[in-house]
Amino acid sequence: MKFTISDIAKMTGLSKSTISAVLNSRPGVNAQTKRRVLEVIERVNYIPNEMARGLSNRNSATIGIIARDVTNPFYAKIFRAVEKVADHHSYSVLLSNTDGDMERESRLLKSLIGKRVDGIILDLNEDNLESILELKKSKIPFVVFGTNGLKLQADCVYANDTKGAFEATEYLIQQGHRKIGYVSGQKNSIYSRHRMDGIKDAFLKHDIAYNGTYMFEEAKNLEDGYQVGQRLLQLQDRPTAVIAYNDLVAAGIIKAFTAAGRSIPQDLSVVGFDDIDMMVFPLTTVSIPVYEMGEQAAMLLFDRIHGNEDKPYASITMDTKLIVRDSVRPLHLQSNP
Amino acid sequence: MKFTISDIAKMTGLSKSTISAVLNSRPGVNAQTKRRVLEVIERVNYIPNEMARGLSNRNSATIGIIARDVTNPFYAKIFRAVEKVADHHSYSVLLSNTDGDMERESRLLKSLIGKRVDGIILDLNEDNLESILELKKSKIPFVVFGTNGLKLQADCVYANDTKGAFEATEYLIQQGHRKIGYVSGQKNSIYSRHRMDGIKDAFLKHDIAYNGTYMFEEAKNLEDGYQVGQRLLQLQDRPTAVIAYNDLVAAGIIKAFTAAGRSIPQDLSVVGFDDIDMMVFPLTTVSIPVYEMGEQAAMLLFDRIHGNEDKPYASITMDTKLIVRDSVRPLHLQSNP
DNA sequence: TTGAAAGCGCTAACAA
DNA sequence: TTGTTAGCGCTTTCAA
Repeated sequence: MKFTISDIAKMTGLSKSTISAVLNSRPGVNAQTKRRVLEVIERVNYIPNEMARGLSNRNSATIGIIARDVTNPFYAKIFRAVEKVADHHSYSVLLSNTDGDMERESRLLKSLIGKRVDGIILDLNEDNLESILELKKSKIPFVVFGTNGLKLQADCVYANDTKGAFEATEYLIQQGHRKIGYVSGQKNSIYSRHRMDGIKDAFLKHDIAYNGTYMFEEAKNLEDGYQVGQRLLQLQDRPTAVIAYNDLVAAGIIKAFTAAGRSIPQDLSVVGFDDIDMMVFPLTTVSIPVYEMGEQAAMLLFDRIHGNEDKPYASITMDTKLIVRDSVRPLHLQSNP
Repeated sequence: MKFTISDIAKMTGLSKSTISAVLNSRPGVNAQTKRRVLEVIERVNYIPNEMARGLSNRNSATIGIIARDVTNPFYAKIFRAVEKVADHHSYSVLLSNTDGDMERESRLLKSLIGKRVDGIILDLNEDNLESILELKKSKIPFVVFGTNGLKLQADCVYANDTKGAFEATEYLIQQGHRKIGYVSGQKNSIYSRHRMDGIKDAFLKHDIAYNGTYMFEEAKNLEDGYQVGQRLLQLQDRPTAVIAYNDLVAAGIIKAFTAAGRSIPQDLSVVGFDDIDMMVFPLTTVSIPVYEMGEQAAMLLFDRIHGNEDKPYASITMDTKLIVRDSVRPLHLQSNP
């Protein structure tokens, strides 16, 4: 904070450019002088101003990540994955949470652009096209999370949610369930929409009618799930099984049932999404390789940052996996499914 | 990315300083010209370069937070709290995780100083004094998390861990437990040490001998807890109750017991710390007002950033609260404790 | 091998 | 009310 490159120049009797050269370990500096400079730097504890450096270099050595809520282990894991590869490139990362609010999304994005971050990883509302367009205009490399970005002309990585939901639904059907509900996430969540698609696909294939009274909306966290659980408890005609938008929502439902003296899966079968590891309840869930997704996204991003500006856009799909534990009750035994 | 303030100046036929004046809504600009400028800015989608602005202003409009692991809801909540007040001041926040590694702590701190962040909130190893000293020299405002920073001459906010642990231990004793274990966190975690202190205090008061074989170390997350759980299962002389460093560790222990066909609290009583809300198991735990702690830390920090540089250091203690649920088994009924 | 000077995009006196 | 100018702390030609 106190010293500048000029100070170091004066103290060593050299010029700024020489100091700069040793700071950036450029060749062509006498070993002697180099040592001298380094020594002074060390002694006075000089740390170069990255803002000045960035202004000159037109790079900030930081990337931004816009997520919905780090409080959800899903996003926390992504963050850690991104941080790991960022760290590897000596980058810092700015984190912003939107809670799915579009207005915040735009605002935070603008802020990141203002900061001239070198890249952005984002998980936006499906229909926040305006922000994406603004981002494109800014020429800042970015990768879109959890949605197919090809139509946006962008790199993207996402899980095969539709397939995952399809498999989960088929599993429920195999276990004898017909009255199957879905507790969806936020309206503009593309994940949630894809999961709903998968469920409907399975319904179609197995001739099950879609029943709107089994469907719940706008549940993204534990509290929301708890409320849905309470509503489920009130229901006259209750689904026998429910697929929750994510594990947190599932946990909320389970909590509500437990609190009411009911138990899972005796009174309701529940399937989650994400397979977050801090779930102690033996929840059957669709596992998503979230850490790997974060890594992939970050790698894609740094690929763009260093180098190929005009490489064709990549679209990475990760497969999900149904983890069968103990939250689904078999409704009947059947010999030939 | 494309336009600079000079571009806007040219396009409007005005000077840079006038543009700057309207950008910073400084008074003394003709309403007419102001409108004209704003219009052009809007039209070409000009977003000022915050690095240049920061270089000139010697501020970055960003703060940094150094935590152990956002994957732990404890830190995630803190982050959200800090983010909220930062956002309120139009600040962004850089997040770095250390996993408790001192070398990383120093490195990340240096990086934040290099970026000239306007303030830092940190949760470091108890004995990483070197980093704190370096930070002090940098003159960047900071607040220390979870430890008493008065001896460091710094603002700090922390929970009364010792008291919390004391109460938890006394509760166990009241329930008839005598063989009480502690699964501690990382060696350099001041929280963990304080919790141990509280436990020992209770032991002293109630004449219970400290038994090293009931003590476990270096457990910070669910996996660690799981392993401790497995070791507990092997133990010949097992404690009847265990206090876990945090809820994640408690969850791991519970998971291990459940996996082995044992159950909580029948086979082991468990008390956690933090009261993270995504715990569906009815865990008795010491609740910590973590969100409030984050808010307080952030408010302290912004207080320093804007204004009083030489206000006396504040030390904010938050009280914990034992939340009794259903993970402790009463060993006997006693009329007079 | 080192230094001088211009420039990165903005702010802030001071002048006009 | 607006413009001129110097400067923030660094990098980077180009000369020496």
